[in-house]
Amino acid sequence: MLNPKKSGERSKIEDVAREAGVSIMSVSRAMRGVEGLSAKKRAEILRVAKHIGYEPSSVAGSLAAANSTLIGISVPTLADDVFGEIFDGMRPVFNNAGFQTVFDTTEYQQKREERWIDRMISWRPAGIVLSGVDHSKATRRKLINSGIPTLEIWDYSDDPIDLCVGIDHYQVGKMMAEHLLELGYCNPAYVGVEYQRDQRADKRLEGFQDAFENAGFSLSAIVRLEESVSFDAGKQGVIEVFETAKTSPDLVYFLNDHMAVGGLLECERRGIDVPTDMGIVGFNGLNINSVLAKSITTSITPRTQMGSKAAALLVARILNVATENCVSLPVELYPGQTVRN
Amino acid sequence: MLNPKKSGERSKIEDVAREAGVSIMSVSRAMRGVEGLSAKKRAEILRVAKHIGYEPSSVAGSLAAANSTLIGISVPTLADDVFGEIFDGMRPVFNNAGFQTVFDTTEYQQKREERWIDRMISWRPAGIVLSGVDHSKATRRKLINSGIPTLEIWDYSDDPIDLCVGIDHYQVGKMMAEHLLELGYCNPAYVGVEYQRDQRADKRLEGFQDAFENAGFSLSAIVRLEESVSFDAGKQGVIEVFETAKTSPDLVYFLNDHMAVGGLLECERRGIDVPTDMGIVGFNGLNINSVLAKSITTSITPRTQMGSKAAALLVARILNVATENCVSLPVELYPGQTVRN
DNA sequence: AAAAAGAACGTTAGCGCTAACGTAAATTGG
DNA sequence: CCAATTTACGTTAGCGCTAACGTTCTTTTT
Repeated sequence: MLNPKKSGERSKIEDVAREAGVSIMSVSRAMRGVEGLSAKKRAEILRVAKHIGYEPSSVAGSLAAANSTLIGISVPTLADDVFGEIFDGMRPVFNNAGFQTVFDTTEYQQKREERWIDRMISWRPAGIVLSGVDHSKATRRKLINSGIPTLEIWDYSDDPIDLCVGIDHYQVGKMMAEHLLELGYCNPAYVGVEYQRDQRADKRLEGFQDAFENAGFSLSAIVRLEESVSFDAGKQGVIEVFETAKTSPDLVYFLNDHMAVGGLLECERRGIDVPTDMGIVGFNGLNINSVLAKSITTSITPRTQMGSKAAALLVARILNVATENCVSLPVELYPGQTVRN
Repeated sequence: MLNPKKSGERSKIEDVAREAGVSIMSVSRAMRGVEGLSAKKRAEILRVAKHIGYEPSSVAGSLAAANSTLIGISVPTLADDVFGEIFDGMRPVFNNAGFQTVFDTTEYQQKREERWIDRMISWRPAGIVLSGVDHSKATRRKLINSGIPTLEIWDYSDDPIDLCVGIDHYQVGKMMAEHLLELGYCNPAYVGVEYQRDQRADKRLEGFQDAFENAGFSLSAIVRLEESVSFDAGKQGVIEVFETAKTSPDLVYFLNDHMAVGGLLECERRGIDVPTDMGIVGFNGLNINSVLAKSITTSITPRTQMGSKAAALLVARILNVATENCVSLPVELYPGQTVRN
């Protein structure tokens, strides 16, 4: 490629205009593909632009046009498959609409999320995606004030900041509990993480607990682990359940499938028969279920679908197309083979 | 919060200056925390800025200062844990240095990566992170020409675009093969994905194959699946191995641990004893190994460490601190329990 | 054929900020 | 105590682009 500028200097719209013998406005129109230009001139300009290696500056463009193609996305973690799959659902929708994604993880820390939102707002993005619906008053106000379309995902609320696509975690926990009650379980334990670390998990536990209490039962143990939410945490959870449970539980409800798999394998290692001696229940409906000797009883969350639905809603909102504000997606109860029936 | 502007209008530096009775330059200095301002005035300006809800525009700032705090990151997928963990390693380093990450997945498609790079360059980011070291001539030239510090990660090359932190996948495959040869294996099969879809996997297979061929053996089957790289793909792979292998293999080398787990469980389901009748070998050293009854024989990749090391290198490069250009990280061979010994 | 309408361009004035260079006030030193 | 610095600001001129409005030239209408 011919590099007409000294190395380091990037060519700009003016260089293309001079080279092509047109005004910079014509180059601008050609590069953006907007109307007001003859096909012949447009082709010639694009040829020249390519020839001298011109790439328009999105920074200057955004400033001048007071818009941007950035979408900010904040998720707690990429350590489980959940947000990766939601992202996979969103990506093609945003891409086809010409948006780019600015991304960060908050590690379940509200302070981090708030700092991220401040920095994000300073880029005047076209939209913002947050995980969960539990945000501080200050955060809500800041986002509403900014005028930036905002989408809350994964959890569900009737009163979102702006848009919301998610599932009702309380109901998920409650439905699972009711299913288990019908099967005759009456002494469940729970294994999760610290309170308020994963607020969706807290809501599932709440629904789960309410259903059992309505039936006159209470949890024999609630184990809250400190760090991980992965396979070995499930193993650790089972160990702690046996140490702390007041009475021997007939079932363990895990925060997610990863932990449930760890718990299941630990039970088997200990010679505890699942589901005869102990039921195992997870959450998410991960891919691993299709290869396990005994598939985990779980709630299958529509992660990819949630991502694409959510992205479509946000894009519509950005383009000022009227849509619904809140979408609660159905969750499928998967009976599995780790509870008796 | 008092909103002095009509809703929708965002306050700007000028508003703060007027309100605080100072020049816009003083506000600029106060907001950025640079020198040339008395402590008293600085505090007063920040108070006023907060009071009227002013947030500086990064877009305008970037344009004026000809710099940016964006780091573009491109990964093939978030569907396995690998890139999530690498990202977890990079995040705190970039964050502490004041950078934000613009993120996208390429789904292993070069076209997508090239389009992403074009769009990314138009934001004049402070740095760019790519996965793998196999990029087209045009891409390399474009990035070199842009002058943007570029980091290639996960794979290793002596001749990177700019910086490179990764592992030598050919050596990983070769070392594993040599380990297995020592243990007496002589008729391995391989299960992976289509050629050139995952170029790192191709290199591992190449090293693996070379080692076995050097010892006078050849692979009894190479199964290339079409889509997934997850648990059920491993199961599917084992099924195809038994259908297509010329001679019954004594071992299956999988593209990664996910597939190896799927393969292991499928073997057990079929009553094939691992490792007596069949060896199972994976790649990555995932968390699941700590809960499996038989831990998978694998190569443990330093994913988090790779992320932090890589990010540190890129930040140093952006700040014009001299560093090494290429880092090849060691990979630990994990003996596991799914090969005989 | 003249007037009206439209298409194809060009010109002007910023978008909201910061680098660079001013100028005035405060500090220093001999 | 006054010149020589240093510190604390303010002023000016853009960064690279686009919205909005001109101007010219072509097409359509009556």
